[in-house]
Amino acid sequence: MDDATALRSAGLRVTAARLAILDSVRAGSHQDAERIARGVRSRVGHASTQAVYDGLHALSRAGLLRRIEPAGSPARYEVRVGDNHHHLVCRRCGEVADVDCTLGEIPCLEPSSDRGFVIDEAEVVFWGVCPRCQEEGASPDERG
Amino acid sequence: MDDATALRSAGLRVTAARLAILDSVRAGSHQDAERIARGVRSRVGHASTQAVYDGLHALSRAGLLRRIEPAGSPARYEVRVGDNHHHLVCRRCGEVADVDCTLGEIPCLEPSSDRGFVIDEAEVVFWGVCPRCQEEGASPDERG
DNA sequence: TCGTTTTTTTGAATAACTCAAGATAGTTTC
DNA sequence: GAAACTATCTTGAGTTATTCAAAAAAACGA
Repeated sequence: MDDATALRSAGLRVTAARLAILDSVRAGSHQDAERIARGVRSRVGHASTQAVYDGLHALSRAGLLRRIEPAGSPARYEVRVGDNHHHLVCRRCGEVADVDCTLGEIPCLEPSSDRGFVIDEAEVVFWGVCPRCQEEGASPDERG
Repeated sequence: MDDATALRSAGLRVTAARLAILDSVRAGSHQDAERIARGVRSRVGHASTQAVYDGLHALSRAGLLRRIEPAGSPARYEVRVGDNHHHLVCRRCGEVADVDCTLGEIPCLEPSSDRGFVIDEAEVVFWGVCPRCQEEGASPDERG
């Protein structure tokens, strides 16, 4: 299914801005709204920041994009939706990488007690330091 | 160990504001900075917002408080530190509840691939709807 | 092609913090 | 206990990421 069809079947209109958003998000990795806006502009010439925010909301609501918000960084978006994957986040530079879930199908979806909550999602974030920052951290002139 | 001693052994000075912060955080459940500031003021009469932010940072850095930032709500703080517990977050009202980790000691700390990251923490958030919001959602006049 | 409804633009507003400089007050030292 | 040192607090401004609102423009079904 192409993007236009996906938009339509989600009840959304097909606009240049939204196609460009999907395209931009797909081209990068866990980008934030500003970076996506730049990608959109490079594709369609002009788009207001607000249109990008609105589009990102609409597409997330429709399930065409997934929004993640790691502590300390602005919201980021990805096209990989519907599977149960999690994220590695670098404490130093904020870089985000995907990881499949370790534990089978609907894994972490079983807390020891749900305290009466009706749970629909288990979100897992692995915090650490990415390979690049490890190298930089090892060089003397970067040390605090 | 009382709070004053804990502060001192963390290399921090003992001030009325910081004692009040610890006290306030302990008294509530996963409160945000503004709510904590109110608690502090009710205890010591006056404290600037900035002093509360600074105190919360210092205490978190020192390991006396834990900071969590669920997507969509401001940072929240708790005194339960050092154990490996996770959180239930209500999608509707933002309420946060603690849950012990399901899977043993250092549980989810094993992603299927670490992609070269050096991981120090696995954060798990269970998203759902809290008991109170379930009731409200069930009543006709709340329905959308 | 018309009309309806969604989307986009423009411009302002907000929440939640952060930054900076000087005043104040813990703590250590004598 | 007083002085000195430096962490903490106050005050006030600044920032980032995002939301709100109203009018203009563009999709799409009829």
